[in-house]
This record gives sequence, structure tokens and C-alpha cells, in this order.
Amino acid sequence: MIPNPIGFEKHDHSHCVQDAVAAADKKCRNAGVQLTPVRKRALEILLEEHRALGAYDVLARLNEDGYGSQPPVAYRALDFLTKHGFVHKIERLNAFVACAHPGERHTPAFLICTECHVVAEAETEHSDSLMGQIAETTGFRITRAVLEAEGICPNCLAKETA
Amino acid sequence: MIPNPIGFEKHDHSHCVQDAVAAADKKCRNAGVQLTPVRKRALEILLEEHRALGAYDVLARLNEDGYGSQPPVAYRALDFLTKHGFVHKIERLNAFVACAHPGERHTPAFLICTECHVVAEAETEHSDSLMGQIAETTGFRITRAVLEAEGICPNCLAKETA
DNA sequence: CCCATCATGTAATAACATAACAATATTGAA
DNA sequence: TTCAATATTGTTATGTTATTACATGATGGG
Ligand SMILES: [Zn+2]
Ligand SMILES: [Zn+2]
Ligand SMILES: [Zn+2]
Ligand SMILES: [Zn+2]
Repeated sequence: MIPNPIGFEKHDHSHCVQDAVAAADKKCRNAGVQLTPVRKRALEILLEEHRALGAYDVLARLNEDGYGSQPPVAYRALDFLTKHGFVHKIERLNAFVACAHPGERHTPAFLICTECHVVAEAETEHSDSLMGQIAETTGFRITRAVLEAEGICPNCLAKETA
Repeated sequence: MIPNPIGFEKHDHSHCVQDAVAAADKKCRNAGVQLTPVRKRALEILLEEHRALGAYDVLARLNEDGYGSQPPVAYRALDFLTKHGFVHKIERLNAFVACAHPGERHTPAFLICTECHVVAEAETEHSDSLMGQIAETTGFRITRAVLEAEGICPNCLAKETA
């Protein structure tokens, strides 16, 4: 069964940021870790986009808001958010994107549009994924899977035709 | 059907480098492009390993052999080899590995051991891959797929147990 | 020969990421 | 409360990966 990725269709953006931050905050308290102001702000910055931002982009925006100006400020916040599953790193882009399916345990797969730079996240079942099957046949124990596809999104394809 | 990745078992290494270079050379002539000395040497360097090398590692070895010392020397050779399918970039590692299945058109999937750093390449059918299915359901046109799994290879798992 | 194309080389810089250390805040015993 | 351990934020400096720009030399067709 193939999950239905989101990200290509328009949607009401105003509340999803607040909701996601609130959910993250709750999850952090349950886990006994702190969603501090910088970390929260970094998450908000990524949630405001449906594309991946580089660490230095995030850093610049954090600095505008009065936080530090040096790379570790951004990298530490992003490390925290990534470690706790609120943010994913897109290896192909050396950039970060807010998780579109927070809460659930998942192995994310990404569709990256090279035209409009939107990044859509699809959920996958780790066990029935291709990598999982390969790992099974070879006895390889997977720690982390990177599944990223580059190409042209439906919106941009439509524009090309027009 | 899941292809059987290689790379975890020992094998005779002496001839596979020459064979692969010869095959690449032939393919280049057919395509009307040149496998020049630097490019050939870069390919050999990668073929001598079953792990990924960073561009600067390749650069250092090229320089030892009398080629230029500046980054573009390595990046250009690697770009050429990647473009023509003789080498793949491992995004997770920002590093390059010789293709283990040259000749055939394929969407490579990689298993990266975080212990011994071996990188195994499995062939996948683009169409029946997870990414392919996701793309189909969403109308996304895939240009390139990045499929990389990090974990522990069977050899290293065996050592842990011992 | 002349010109276009490709290939190689260098210098300079951009982009991405971490190490090391100082200062402050939080937490949780004693 | 007091104190020590831990966590957080900040800075400086450095390391690592990658590209831009430009000069030089080779190749090949007209
Ligand atoms: Zn996610
Ligand atoms: Zn697009
Ligand atoms: Zn390959
Ligand atoms: Zn291993």
C-alpha cells in the first residue's frame, strides 16, 4: 500500500504552524526534553516553508530574531529537532525540512521538485520498503534510510504543458 | 524480486579494476566521449576500494600521480564519471563510489556500513521501486532517485556477536 | 591555417559543518 | 538552601565540501 504524499496541493497554512509547534512542545515535555525558544523558533521557520532550508538560511532568520549569529546556533537547534523527529535532513540538498507526519514513527521518503523546489514527504512502512527488503536478504541491519527523489512535481509539469 | 547486492563478501580484486576500466573505455568510445587519463585514473582509484571516497581523497591521489592539485581537477573527473554512470555519488557521505553494476541501466540503492565503511550497491527496478510507486500515485516525474541505507553490515554484525 | 570545442590547470571564494571553550541557566541531590 | 552536575547558548576558530572565473593547451572540422 502506497501512502499519499502531501505537499503539492494548496492548503490553509495559517494554523498548521501553531498546531505543529504545540504538538512538538507537548511531545518534548513528555520526553523530558526542552523545546527552548531558539529550537521552537527554528521549527517555526521550517514549518513556514514547504521546502528545505539550508542551515545558514535558518541561522540568518534566527539572528534576525535576536539569537546568535554563528553556525552552531543553527546546527544545534536543527540537530535537536532532527534527533527528535520534528525535522528531517534532505541529504541531496544539504538542507532541512519540517516533518509533515510528526508523531508517528516513520521512514520518510521525499520528492524534491527541481523547478519550484517544493519538498513533499511521503510516509513509508519501513518493513515493506524496498530498502527493508534488500536489507533482509543480505542480513544488513538498517539504522537509517535515505529515500529522496528529484524530479518535476505535478504542478510544474502542468505549467510546462500550458 | 530483490536483486542480490554484492560487496559484503570477499572476492578476487585484481582483475575487476582492469575489466571495469576496459568496459568504461569501450562505452565512452561508443558514446563519442573521451575517457582521458585523469578520468581513467579517477575511476581506477574508486574501483580499488569498496567504499566511498571524498573528492578531496581522490584529488590527493590524482595529485600523487602528477595531476593537478586543485579541487576542480577531482570534481570534473568525478562529474564526468557520474554523468556517464561509472560512478555514483553517495549523498549521505558526500563521497563517491565506483558503480558495481556498470553497463545496465539502473537505479542504484546503497547499503552503507557505519562500522567498516563498506558500501554495497544493489540494483533496483526503477518501476517497481518504492519511489517509483509513490511518484506514480502523485504524478511526480522522477529524474533521479537517492536510495541509501546506513547500518551494520553482516560481517560487522558477526564480529559483534563473537 | 582558423576557429570552435573540449580538456586541464590555477587562484579565489563560496557553502556547509564541527571543534573548542566561556558563560549562564536548570536540575536535582545533600 | 547550597552545591555540583548537566544542559543550553554563545563566540572564535577551523575544517570540509564544492563552485566560479579565468588562462592555457589539445583536438578536429572547415
Ligand atoms: Zn517525517
Ligand atoms: Zn514544482
Ligand atoms: Zn551502479
Ligand atoms: Zn561493516
